Amino acid sequence: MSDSTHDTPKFRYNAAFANEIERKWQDYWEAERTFWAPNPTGLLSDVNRERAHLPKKFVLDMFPYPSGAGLHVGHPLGFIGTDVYARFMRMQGFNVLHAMGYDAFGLPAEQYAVQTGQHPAVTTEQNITTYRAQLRMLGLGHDPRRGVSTTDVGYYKWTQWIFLQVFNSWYDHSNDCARHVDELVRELDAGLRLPDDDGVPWAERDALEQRRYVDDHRLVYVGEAPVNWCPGLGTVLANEEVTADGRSERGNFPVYKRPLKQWMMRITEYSDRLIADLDQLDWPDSIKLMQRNWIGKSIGAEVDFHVVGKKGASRQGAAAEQGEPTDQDASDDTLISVFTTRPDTLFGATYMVLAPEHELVDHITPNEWPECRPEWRGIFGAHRSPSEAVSAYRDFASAKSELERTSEGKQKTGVFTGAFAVNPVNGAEIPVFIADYVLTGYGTGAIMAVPAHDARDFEFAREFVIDVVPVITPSPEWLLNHEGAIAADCATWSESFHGDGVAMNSANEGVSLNGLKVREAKAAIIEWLVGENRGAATTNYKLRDWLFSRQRYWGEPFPIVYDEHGPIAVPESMLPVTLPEISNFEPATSDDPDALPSPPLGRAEDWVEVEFDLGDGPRVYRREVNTMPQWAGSCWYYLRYLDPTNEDRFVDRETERYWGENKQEAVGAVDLYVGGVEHAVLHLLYSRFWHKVLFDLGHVSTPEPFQRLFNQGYIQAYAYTDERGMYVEASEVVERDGAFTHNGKVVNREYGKIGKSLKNVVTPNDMCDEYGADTFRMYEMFMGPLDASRPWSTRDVVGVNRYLQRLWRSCIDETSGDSRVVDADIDDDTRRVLHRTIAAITNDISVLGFNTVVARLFELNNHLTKLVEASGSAPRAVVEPLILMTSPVAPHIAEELWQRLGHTTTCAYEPFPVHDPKWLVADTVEIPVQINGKVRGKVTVASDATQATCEAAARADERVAALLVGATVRKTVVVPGRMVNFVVG
RNA sequence: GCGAGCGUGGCGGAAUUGGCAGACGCGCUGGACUUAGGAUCCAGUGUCCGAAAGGACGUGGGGGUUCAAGUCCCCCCGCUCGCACCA
Repeated sequence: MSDSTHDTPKFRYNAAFANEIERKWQDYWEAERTFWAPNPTGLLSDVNRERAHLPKKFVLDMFPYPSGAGLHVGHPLGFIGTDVYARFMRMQGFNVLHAMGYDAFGLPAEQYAVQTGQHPAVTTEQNITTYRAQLRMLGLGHDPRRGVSTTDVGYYKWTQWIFLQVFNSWYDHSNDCARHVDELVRELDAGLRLPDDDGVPWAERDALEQRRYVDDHRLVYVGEAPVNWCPGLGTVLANEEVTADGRSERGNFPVYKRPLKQWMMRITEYSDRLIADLDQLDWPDSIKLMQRNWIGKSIGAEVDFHVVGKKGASRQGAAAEQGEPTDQDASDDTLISVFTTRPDTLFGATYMVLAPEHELVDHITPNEWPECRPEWRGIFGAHRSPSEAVSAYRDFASAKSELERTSEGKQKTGVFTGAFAVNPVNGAEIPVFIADYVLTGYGTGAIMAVPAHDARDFEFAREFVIDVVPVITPSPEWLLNHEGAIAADCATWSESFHGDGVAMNSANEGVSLNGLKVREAKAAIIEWLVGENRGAATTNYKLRDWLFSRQRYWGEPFPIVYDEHGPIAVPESMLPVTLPEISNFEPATSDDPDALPSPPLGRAEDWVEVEFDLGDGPRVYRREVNTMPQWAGSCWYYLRYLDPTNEDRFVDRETERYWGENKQEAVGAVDLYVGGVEHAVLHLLYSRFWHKVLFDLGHVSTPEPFQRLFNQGYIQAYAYTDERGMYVEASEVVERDGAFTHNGKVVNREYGKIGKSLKNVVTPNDMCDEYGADTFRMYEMFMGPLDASRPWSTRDVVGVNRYLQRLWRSCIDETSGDSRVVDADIDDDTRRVLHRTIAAITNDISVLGFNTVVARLFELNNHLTKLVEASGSAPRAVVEPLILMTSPVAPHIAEELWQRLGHTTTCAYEPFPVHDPKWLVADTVEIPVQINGKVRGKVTVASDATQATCEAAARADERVAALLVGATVRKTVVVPGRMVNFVVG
């Protein structure tokens, strides 16, 4: 930008002037507390009290992590979108809560602290200050009192309090909700409830046994399960934080499954409700689908297979030599339980597979090979015994990384255990294999394999030469498409058949599925299995309990201490449990997968050992040294926004009810939640879970946190590489005749994330310096639909800047600074344009269609410009609504113009213009006249003209009439007010 | 592999949900004002044929339904995202 100083009018809207008025209005809003949203009660109710009686809108952005790099132009896209929406809703008469806090615990601050020795609290504070300054510059209408940070002691005290709520709860299946454990104990004591662990009667248990029972039922518990151990980060991670190829989402370090004692949250208790309640949310279908897939509910059956008694006369001798127990008889009773979603194909099960780590593998493996096909002994040549083959295979499988395991062309591997099991429906003795295509963690870790109707089983069966028996008749089309395939003979099949079909080969003395469709066959076989006590209908979920502990310093400490028997909650009155000061924040990281986690808090010995009186006199306890994951603080921040200063409760009940209150069909507290898709299954699932626990316990009044979710797209930018492939500074690249050059040399254009590494960073500060915040805001809104990703293009920004300049010039004399607005009449045409614009904008803002909002503003302004050119002045009846409609997008210039037009208060609460429907319809409309669907003329008719009138007018058109001469009109289609079409033949 | 979504001028993108494709903006071309223009203002700008009037073509490709298709249906191609042996 280069308005040379000597001839630029003093009151031209240029960058310097924009910056001046922007600062002025930001100061005004702060001083006047313009965006302080009143609560119904409490400390935040005194200012703007009159608005507390209005209906509410709760508008929310996803909590940013304040990184040291500050904001680039991609970050504030959603923030500006919510600000436009929030400002619009204020003008529509709502009490709008819009605030911005910080998700400030987490790895980057800690890693920076490790490198520099500076306390993470210090860098976090600096980063937040930077963020606040950058956001203030954008003119976002946040209520500053509510800008909490998860690292504030006054905040994480309540994170710990919520943890205790979860800790002190159990899931009551008979009422399908969480309840306080005291109620569980009371019911057990009173005999109203029996222990569900088939143990001794409750009354006969001692205090320690009772405590263990309760601990086992809490919604938070210490579990020892295979967890994702990431030695590179020195911490364990939740499933959601591990990528498909077995690496950490942060840092991309390898992750190993290791059995470790860790805190777990029973999110799985909520699986069904988390799925069911999605139906009532106004979320993108793609996100709902991702959540459903992640929870992964499958309905099927569990079926028990008896293992055939081990064979081989020399077996006992061999076992005795190795000092193993000889349990031949016991093996007769061994049951392998499998989960299947296709119990209707049970007659086609020709082998079984256990996961290599399955606990029964050693138990069922005999010492000598039975008679079997040589291929079954696996991929390592002939082993002398099954147990040799099994252990060799286990070594092979566990040496493979997650990536290798899934990417090796899906070549199936495995070995025969030497054991056989009996198919309960037909008595067939089928071989039992181990193979790594069966996962330990899902279902029972064992499957019945039906190669005819499952792709994986089919591949395995072909590999190992196992029988393939069809039990569903393929459709004729399928057989046709699989040349040579015959329904009854799978030997000719090239792949398994998964389609719908009727059952075949599926009958025994007690049940016949033959001729039944899949659904009916499932029901019939389950009924039979239940009757025979060989199985039952069950449901399985992919979702696992949430691994909740991390071996980090910069997180919330657990409000937990240990005595010699286990964990005990720190009483509420002793919250918060504050982080101790330590000097070395580093967890022990390592390349060694067998290294053990070692949390940094363990080194704060003075802190770890603590003396309390928990009712039985002062005793020494040891504190929990793990910290909570970053997700903990972000699970509930929207609730703290409601009542950030409350020291007695995490949120006041009445305040929560006011801001959470919703129309009958709505179930979520937040009216609009805008953020990126990357949180589809992490934050959004955890947050829904906590909210539901709080709902069950009566602490919040809605079953869901977020009613309407909107995913904003990402802004990326072009990047350029030179002939060496090195990135060059993108801002220095110029385009000439379709080629891109940097210092005269041609460079190659790429497209990617904005960041230092691609040298393509553009910051909001750059844009504000060059054009002003209003231009920047408006450009971000104009560049495309909010949910679409698109490339940043600084070159295009000038377009919206011109709009603001023209608007300014229409209203203000550039040399004198005086208003050019007059109270003149406006013509009907102008009035129509105005009201059409009002109607379109009102609709588009509510559906977050901000790009078309800006386009409509441009149109009205273009019309206004013509009026001003013609008359030398701007009619107030157009200018004022235009300013008001501009104000949500470009609030500073709107305030300035509003003031210069003679108003004395902010326009933030002026009623948004309302359209008059009568001006939406013109007296006349021009409609196209088509002949055979091609436009051949246009006629103007009264907008309420009848079919007959339209047709008559069309026929009267000279050109149309000429074309119709001599033609036979076979049909005439008239859509009144829209078009006329003559079909001639 | 499975699932979801998307393909519209040189570019970003609009199109009452079946009714004039390309709103609005960038860029480009021409002009005005200027010592100057990378400022501002005005006009033009889908492609092809044509001096023009006008015509033909046109929403990834092919087919279909319809008086009428960017929009609905079928097949194919390309891109993006999610899941990834989940039984």
